[in-house]
Amino acid sequence: MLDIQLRNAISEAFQSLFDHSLPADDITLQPTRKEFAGNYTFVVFPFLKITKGKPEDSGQKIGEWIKANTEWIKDFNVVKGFLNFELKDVHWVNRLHEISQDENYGSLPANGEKVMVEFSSPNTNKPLHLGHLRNNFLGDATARILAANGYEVMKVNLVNDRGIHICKSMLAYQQFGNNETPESAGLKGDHLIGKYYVRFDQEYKKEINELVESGTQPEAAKKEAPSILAAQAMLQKWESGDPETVALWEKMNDWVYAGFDQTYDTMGIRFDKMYKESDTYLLGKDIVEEGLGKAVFFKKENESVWVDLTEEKLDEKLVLRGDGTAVYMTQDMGTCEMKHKDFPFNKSVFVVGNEQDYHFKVLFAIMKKLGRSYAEGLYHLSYGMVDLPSGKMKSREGTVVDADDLLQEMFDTAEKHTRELGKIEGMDEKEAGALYHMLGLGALKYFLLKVDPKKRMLFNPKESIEFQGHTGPFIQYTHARISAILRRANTLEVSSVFDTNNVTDLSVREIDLIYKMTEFTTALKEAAKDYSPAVVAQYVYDLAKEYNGFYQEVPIFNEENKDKLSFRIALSLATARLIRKSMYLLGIDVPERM
RNA sequence: GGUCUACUAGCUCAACCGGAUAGAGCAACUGCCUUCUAAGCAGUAGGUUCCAGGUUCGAGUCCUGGGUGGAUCACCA
Repeated sequence: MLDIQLRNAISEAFQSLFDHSLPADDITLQPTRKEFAGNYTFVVFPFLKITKGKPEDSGQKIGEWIKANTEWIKDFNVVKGFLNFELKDVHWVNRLHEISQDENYGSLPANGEKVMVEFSSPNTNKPLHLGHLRNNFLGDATARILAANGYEVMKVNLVNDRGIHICKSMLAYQQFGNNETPESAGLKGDHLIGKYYVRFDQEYKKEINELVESGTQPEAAKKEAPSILAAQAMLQKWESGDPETVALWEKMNDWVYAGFDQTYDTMGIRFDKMYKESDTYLLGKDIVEEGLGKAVFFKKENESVWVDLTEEKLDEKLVLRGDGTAVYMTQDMGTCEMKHKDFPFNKSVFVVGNEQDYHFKVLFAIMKKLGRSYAEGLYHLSYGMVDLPSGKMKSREGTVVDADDLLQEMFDTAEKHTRELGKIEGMDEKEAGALYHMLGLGALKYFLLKVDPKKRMLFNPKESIEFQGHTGPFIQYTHARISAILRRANTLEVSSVFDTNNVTDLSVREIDLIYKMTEFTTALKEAAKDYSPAVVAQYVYDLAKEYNGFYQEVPIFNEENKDKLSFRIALSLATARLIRKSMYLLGIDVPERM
């Protein structure tokens, strides 16, 4: 890497000029701002105590030393305390040569560490919605980014398939279902179940209203309504293994899973392992015992078990009910332990919305107190909610954006745009269909991934469907464009191998483009460190934009530039490859033509 | 009320753990399709980075106080 060479040179300059040992690792370089000449900038302000001089003089001295003692500085300049280095063309040419010749450029070697990424985690009582999409795309992209950083990655999905909410849809189906099936209803399984979940809520509300009208207090009515009592009874039956209840539960679950599978398939998302809460909800009780033994937990009068986290400013938290049944925290402690047994990870990432920040703080603090070796590696990838222009999504008010509907809308819009632009001539129906899918999904994924995961974001349907500007399709388009050039180069038998000695006089555009390419690895590492696909999204957009500028500058197949032809083809080839790699990290496919 | 979190152009978002004149996209306006794909390119306009103090060579970024929005504080999951 060039910047490492430069950092080493600065380190040597400090040794030689100021007799001071400054490790290259402590030196940071930044891209030179466009208004100034240069590629890399070294800020000298922090080192004035060492140089014992004015910022300008110190910069000048360092610059002169490096120019004199290395071969690859074309020039340097000092503005205030900013030392800007301009590198000779030949070094950019060499960089491109490396990048374009190395198929695996930017890949990082295996680091021997294992990381588990848990995401999606749907409820089996309703279809996936917009919030799940952000979760799924984020989890999938994060897993890809970690894998590209050398981790062995395991993607898991913990399905919430039991509990009172599941019984609600079961009950409504029993009462009003008339043996309806997904086939007979013409609905995906998850949507069919969702329908009955809504149905339950309608009945329940009706009953509450009737009770209130007949003089019951609203709070009491909520607890006394026949529907909710029936649902609670059903949950007990389920927990005691009543065959009829379990059979219904299994039948309805099969429908839901079939529906989910279809949606995951459409999104291009797969898991290495599925965990079901019905298998894990009893776990964690031995950990409670262990915690009591270690005096990490304590009992209150009514036998309920608590953990005191006031030192961590997290207050006291219940870990087991007085009647000995498990709560969410009990379960999660158990699941944590089981996951680690299944796959002895160094890191475990939980992709869960930020409304559960407190829960995970507590969970991680407990695991630390219990002395779990893996506790340090637990990470809550806490993402912000997705808001709609109309406000928050509320299932009761019908303002939920359904995942399947949204995906279909994206595909339809992609088709409409593509047809309007007349881009499908020469494509058969299958190819065109695949393209609509690629573009629609790419637009949606990019839209949701380009925002910092931690931040709450606004989902404006109109903008998400946009195919121009800072969007997935813009990047896909750039790739298709480059592909066209590479096809032409192929027919003209122009090689992408060039003589590094014969290429000179690079344009600013060309240097900027190569510079951008060298930042791929940096972006990849940073994305893994921050668990933020948004870093990659921003990177690939910048790269594509830079290429488009270069593309516009001068025709690549131009007689006057014949000596540069191979160089330019190599530039295109390398850009296309890096776009493909980056988009792969986001889980977005990229077309050869569009 | 306690805790956490956000606030940047009309709108949606950036700003590489403190660096130069805060950047993109959308929307608005001006140019560019007879040359490799115009889903593109070039340009104009748009800012008291919520407010007030502080820290220092230097603050959107760090500290203190305040304002506004959101989340969370269940023997729910």
